[in-house]
Amino acid sequence: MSDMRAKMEDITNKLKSNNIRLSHQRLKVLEYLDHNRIHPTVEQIYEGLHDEIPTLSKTTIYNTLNALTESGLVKVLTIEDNETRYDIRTDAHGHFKCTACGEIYDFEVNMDSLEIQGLNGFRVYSRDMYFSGICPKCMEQE
Amino acid sequence: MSDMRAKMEDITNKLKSNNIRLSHQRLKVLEYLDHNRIHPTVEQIYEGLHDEIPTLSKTTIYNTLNALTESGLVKVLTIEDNETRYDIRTDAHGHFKCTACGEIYDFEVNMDSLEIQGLNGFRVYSRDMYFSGICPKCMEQE
DNA sequence: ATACAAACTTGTAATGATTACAACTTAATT
DNA sequence: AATTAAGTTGTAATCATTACAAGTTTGTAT
Repeated sequence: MSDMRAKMEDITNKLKSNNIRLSHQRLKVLEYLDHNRIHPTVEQIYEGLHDEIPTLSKTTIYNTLNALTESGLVKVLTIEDNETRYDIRTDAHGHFKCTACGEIYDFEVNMDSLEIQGLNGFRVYSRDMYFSGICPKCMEQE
Repeated sequence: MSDMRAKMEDITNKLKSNNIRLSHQRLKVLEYLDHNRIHPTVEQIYEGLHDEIPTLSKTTIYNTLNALTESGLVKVLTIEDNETRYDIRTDAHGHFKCTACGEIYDFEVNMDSLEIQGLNGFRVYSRDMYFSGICPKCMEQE
């Protein structure tokens, strides 16, 4: 179990500094992201919360995710076009997508170990790594 | 100037093995990608070729790019949602997008230098790296 | 507590990229 | 030259996302 008190404090602080209110709907979206670490799409979030909040609108989910992204509380994953995904993990890590089952796995990366050339004089703010292939589970089933 | 003869031979071979014909339109799309190394969108390709081939349809460009992607002759870049881009460079390299001017730069990467954890037992087929920040040109103008 | 203003939610409509489809055209093969 | 598979094109359909406007909630100042 994670330390919810510290987490909530962090959340409210980040939101306050961006003049964003933590409404009931937004709290539920954050809760969904925290409990379902599957890098969900808007559709998945919508389906997941629909039973609990039948009036919840997709527009609100989009609005919420955009607000949370601007506040730095969630990260956008653009692994493939046509399926924007959202990640509540905001520290540096990589993503692997299995082309067989579609699942997205996290992996740990030492970004500083990477040997690169051609970015002298560039100011780098974000570094994203997307791998793809076959996950162990799907390799077994072949 | 690149060795066009060898390149064309490589192209026709790859297409033949996939039962894909190298039509006039497809040749022009390839030529555009070769001469305009800007990781263009479909819209940019369409605009760029419209004067020369007024009858060219966007559907053909989509069809062509999908066929070339399946044959491995071009790579799809999904840096941000809502702007699929195409790259004629198919060797391993990274992409940097300047958030100020929007330009996408290539950079060289030694993929094997990367220290990662959590992918034991995974079969990795592709490794994409997307960086973003400010390019030197835009830093000057501040 | 009350009132006000700013922020939020929601449903519907608009947008924009991509794909589906069907009729017609082109190209490779016998 | 005939046949057949593949390609092209314009239009319509699809789907994710955003725009918008009306009503609702929340925080703050009085």
